[in-house]
Amino acid sequence: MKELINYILQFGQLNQQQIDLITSKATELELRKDDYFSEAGKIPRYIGFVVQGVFRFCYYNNKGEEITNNFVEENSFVGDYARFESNVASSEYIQAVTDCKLLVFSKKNWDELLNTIVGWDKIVAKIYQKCLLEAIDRRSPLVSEDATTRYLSFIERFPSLANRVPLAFVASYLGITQQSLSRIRRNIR
Amino acid sequence: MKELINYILQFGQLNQQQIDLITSKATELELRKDDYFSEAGKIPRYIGFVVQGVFRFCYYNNKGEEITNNFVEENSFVGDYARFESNVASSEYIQAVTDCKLLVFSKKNWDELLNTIVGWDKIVAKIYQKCLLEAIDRRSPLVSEDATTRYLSFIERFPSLANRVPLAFVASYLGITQQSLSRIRRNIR
DNA sequence: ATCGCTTTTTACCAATTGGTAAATGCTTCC
DNA sequence: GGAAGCATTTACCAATTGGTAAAAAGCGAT
Repeated sequence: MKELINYILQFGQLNQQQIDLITSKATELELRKDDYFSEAGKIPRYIGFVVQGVFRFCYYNNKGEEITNNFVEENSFVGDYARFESNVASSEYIQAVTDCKLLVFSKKNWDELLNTIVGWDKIVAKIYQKCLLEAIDRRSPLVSEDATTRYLSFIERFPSLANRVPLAFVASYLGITQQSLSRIRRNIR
Repeated sequence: MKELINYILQFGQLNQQQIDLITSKATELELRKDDYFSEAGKIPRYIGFVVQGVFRFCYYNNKGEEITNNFVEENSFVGDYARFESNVASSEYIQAVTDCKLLVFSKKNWDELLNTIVGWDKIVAKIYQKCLLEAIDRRSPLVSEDATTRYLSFIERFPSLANRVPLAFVASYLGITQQSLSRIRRNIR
C-alpha cells in the first residue's frame, strides 16, 4: 500500500485524510498465472496497481495470431484506462503472466474518489499520460529496428522481464516468431 | 477558427465568453514545406491546431537514420504536449511536410487559458489523451505486420496522405526502405 | 524546351526472417 | 522415477527485405 501512495504522490500533493480515503477504497486482488485482469468484449471493472507480478496486454488479429503489445510490471497502474472511465467494452485482454498481487479500485470507488478529492482528476490524468507515453516510447521504436536490435532494446527496457516471461510472449511483443527469437538469443552470446 | 472551436467542444462545454477568450489567444501561423514547427533540443514554444497541411514527427537514431514516427493532418492538435507543458527541451522534430496553416498558442497564452477557464485543464487532458491513443493505435500494430500489410494499414488509416507525402517519409514511418516500399506499391496493383 | 535537381522505380544479390517439422529440455503430476 | 505436456532450440528451405547502384520519371527555374 505504501508503494501505491508513493507512486500517486509523484503526481500531486495529498493530505493524510485524502490518502486514508484512497487507501480505504483500494482492495487487494490476487490473480494466478494466465488469469485475465480484463477481457475483450467486457467492460473493465477495475483499475489496478501492480504490487507483485507481470501483466501483458494482448489481442488477436484477423489471422487469429495473438499479439502482445505491452508488458506492465510492479509499481505501475494497469488497466484499459479509457474504457474503464467511459464504461465501454474493451478490445483487448490484460493477462497475468505470473501470479500477481494487485490493489484494485472498482468503478464505484474510483468515481467516489473523483467526486471527493479535489485535484484527483488531475493526478489521474497525469498517471494515464505517463503510462501512455511509456507504452508508445517502448513500442514505437521497434517498428524501425531489425529483430536483433528489437530484442536488445527489449532487455534494456525490461531488464528483469526476459527471464520471467515465456519466450513466445516476448517474440509476439517484438513482432517476430519465437524461432527467430531463439536464434537471436543464440547468436548474441 | 470555427474548426478549432468545434474540435475543442467535442471534449467539454464552454460558454461564448470562454470561446471568445480562446479565440483571442490563438495566433495564425504559416509554415512552408520543410519548416520545423518544433525542434529537438529546443523548448517547444507553441502548441498548434492544424488548419491546413500535414506534419510529421521524426528523430534520428544512433546510426544517423531519420525515423518518422507520426503524421498529423488537418483538424488535429500538433506539438510535443508533455515538453510544452513542462518547459523541457524536446527530443524530436515536428516538420511541415507540405505548406501549412496553423492556429497556435504561445506558452504564456496557454497558461492564461489554464488559469482563467474552469475545466480547461480537463479538456486539454482529454485532447492529449486522444492524440496519444491515436498515435499508439496507428503505430503499434505495425510491429507485428509484414511490409505489405503495413502499407495497406497505412493507406487505410491515412487515406489522403499517400499522395501528399514523399515516399521516403512513408517508408521511414513504416520501418522499411523506400526501395521496398516502391516494390510493394508495384506488386499490389 | 532544356538543364539540373530531387524523387521514384527497377535490378541484382546478400542477409534476414518466416514456416514447417523435429529434437531437446524442463515441469508437473502421478 | 517415469510419463505427459509445454517451452525452447535447432535445422532446413522458401520468402521477404535490405543494400548498392543505376535508370527513369517528375519538377522548377532559366
